Amino acid sequence: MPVFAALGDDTRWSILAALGQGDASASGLASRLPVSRQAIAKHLTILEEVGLVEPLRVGREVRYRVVGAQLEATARRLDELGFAWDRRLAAIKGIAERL
Amino acid sequence: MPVFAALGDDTRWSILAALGQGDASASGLASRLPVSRQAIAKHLTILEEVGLVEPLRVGREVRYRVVGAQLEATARRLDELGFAWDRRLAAIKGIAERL
DNA sequence: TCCTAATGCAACCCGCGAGTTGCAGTAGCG
DNA sequence: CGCTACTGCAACTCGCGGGTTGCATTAGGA
Repeated sequence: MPVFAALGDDTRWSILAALGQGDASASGLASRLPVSRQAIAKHLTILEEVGLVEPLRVGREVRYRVVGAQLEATARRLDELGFAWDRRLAAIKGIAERL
Repeated sequence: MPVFAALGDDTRWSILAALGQGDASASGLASRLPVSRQAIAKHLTILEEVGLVEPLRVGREVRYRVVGAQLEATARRLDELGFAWDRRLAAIKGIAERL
């Protein structure tokens, strides 16, 4: 699940939060965050690979935008998984009580 | 978000999947997975710290159980976040179109 | 068209996390 | 009550990921 690995880093959350207040380029983000532009560029590549962010060229810069749909899709998968586990646990508990 | 860091590792997913088929101890998991017992113990500690798993002593062994509720809670937070981002993007787009 | 500012690429450092081995301790089962 | 098996702790290796610096390149704006 590479999307969780992507969400596991604090710096990437900072980037996502910054992008949540409006699209921005790597350079723009670097001026607001305490890391270099290249580090941010790497993070943006990772975020793009898992679909959490998408690039769009504006003039001579590359702006990035958060893709909320990807977060929702991930949330849905997590929820189903948790639900399935709960059902299974309930089933096991039921079987145990029946013995 | 330490819970995402916890979910970012493949081995931990293997452990969660194995636990999904019934509670098990570190030793029991080690016999099924291609890693040592100590490695699994470390992973179980991490999973326990973020509330994805809970220990319960059974005889002389410590069995672990998946906590589905934690997954659902995480899913809910993710979903709200994605939703908020979508709303914000829609608002920004609306403002831009109005100019 | 020129010059600036933005991106892209490459090499490098470093710390942390995943994994291993070894050993000590301890709690139950028989 | 003794032995076995399971857990806990410690030390160590190693590869990867996050971060940096430096340079080349290129695309626009004035």
